[in-house]
Order: sequence, then structure tokens, then C-alpha cells
Amino acid sequence: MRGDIFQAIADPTRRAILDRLRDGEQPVKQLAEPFAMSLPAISQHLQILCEVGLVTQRRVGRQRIYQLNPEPLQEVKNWVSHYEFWQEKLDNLGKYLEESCSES
Amino acid sequence: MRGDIFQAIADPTRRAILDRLRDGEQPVKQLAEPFAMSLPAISQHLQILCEVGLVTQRRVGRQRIYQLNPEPLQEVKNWVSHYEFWQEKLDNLGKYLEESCSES
DNA sequence: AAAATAGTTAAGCATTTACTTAAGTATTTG
DNA sequence: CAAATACTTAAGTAAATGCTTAACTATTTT
Repeated sequence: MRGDIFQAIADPTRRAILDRLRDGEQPVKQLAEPFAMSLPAISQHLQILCEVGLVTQRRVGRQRIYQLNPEPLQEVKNWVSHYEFWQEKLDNLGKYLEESCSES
Repeated sequence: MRGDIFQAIADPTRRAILDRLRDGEQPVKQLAEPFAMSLPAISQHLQILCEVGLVTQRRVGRQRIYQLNPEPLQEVKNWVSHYEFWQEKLDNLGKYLEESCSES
């Protein structure tokens, strides 16, 4: 299970594919339908999702059925959760001044 | 606040910088210290983090103090949370067969 | 005012990424 | 068995990414 999960979910198309798979397992063609993109492109995205374990595949006839496996998202959840204490802290502090990203 | 937050946290160096900032606000040089990378590289990463709002900066003398602002991580948390129902569902189903990513 | 410090901005470069089209592999159907 | 279907794999490409070094800006120190 190589590949980085943060990298895997960085691409909006890949996130949309995962979102789609929440409606249930689906063959590639059906999955690809809403995207303005070639089938190979989707196939490649699925490969990447598979490599980090976010999807699994199985064959049914000439179709490949892809299924969601959200378990690797735990790593993301865990990482984000480290910042929740901070969130509260900020909430308690109330509003603060927003600084720009590049003021000379 | 342009830029994609999923993209921003996709890079391991950037995540490490954020992790570091949990210990408190810091000037660039101090932040950069543990990384085997030039100062401009860190500065560029900070720029990207700033653009998605994950850090804010302020000047103190000739230093730029960077501070963590975890609020934008809420978007990530929200997205991931959509998959928690799924997690439970899988847990209840128990173990299932792991398929490979490329079996012919 | 000159030199040092802290950092950014600019320019260039190698790699990776996200596609594309074309060709190949299974499987099923006529 | 030939044609169609559902993909994947391969090869190529343009654009984005993550660095580098060199030059610039702002502030402080001497």
C-alpha cells in the first residue's frame, strides 16, 4: 500500500470519485460518467486510489467493480484532530486581526 | 484566500511546518531549522500555507512571525466526516477479502 | 553610514502530475 | 470464431510542483 494518502485526496477529481462511491460500488464506466474526462484518466485515478487502499476492485464479467474503503482516511482524520485543541483555543480568544500574506 | 487546502496539506514538508507551529508562533529561521532545505524553499511553503489561510504572519523587527490558524482544516474534517458512517458499516460487516490493485 | 541579519522575490531546472490518444487484454455476445 | 464491450496499459505532452542559487528589501546593529 504505497503512495501518500494526503496526495491521493489532493486531487479534486479523485475526491469526487470517492464521493461518488459513497452511493455504492460501481463499474468504471458508470463512475466516469459525470466527468469531462477520458476513461483512461479515470482508470488512472482509480489506480492511485487503489494504491493507497481507498478503493478495492473486483471483476464481474468484463466489468471492474470499484468499492470504497474509507479506512485509510483515518490517518487524515487523526492528523487533523491534532488541530482541534487549537481550534477551541482560537474560538475562546475570539476574533483576531487577519494579516495579509504579503505586505512589504 | 485562493488555493486548495487539500493541495496545501498534500506536501509532507508543509504538514511538518504546521505540526511545528503547534508549539507556538515562530520566526522563519527557527521554523526552518529542522528541515534539510534552503530558507527560500521554506518561505515558499509558508506562502502557500498563507494563501489557504492556514498561517498568518506579522512583522516583529526584521523577523516575520508565523502563526498557525487551523480553521481552514475544518473543510478537510467535514469532508472526511462523510466517510465515517461508512467506516462503521464496514466494521459491522467484519473482515472482507482484500483485492489487489492490478490482477489481470 | 556601512555591515550584518532576516527574510522575500526572481529565475531557472528537474520531476511529477494530470491528462491525451493509441494499442492491448479479457470477457461476452451474435 | 468475429465483433463488440469494458476496461487497462503505454507513450507522449503541457502544466504544475518543489526545489535551487542569486539578487533584492527591510530592519537593526556597530
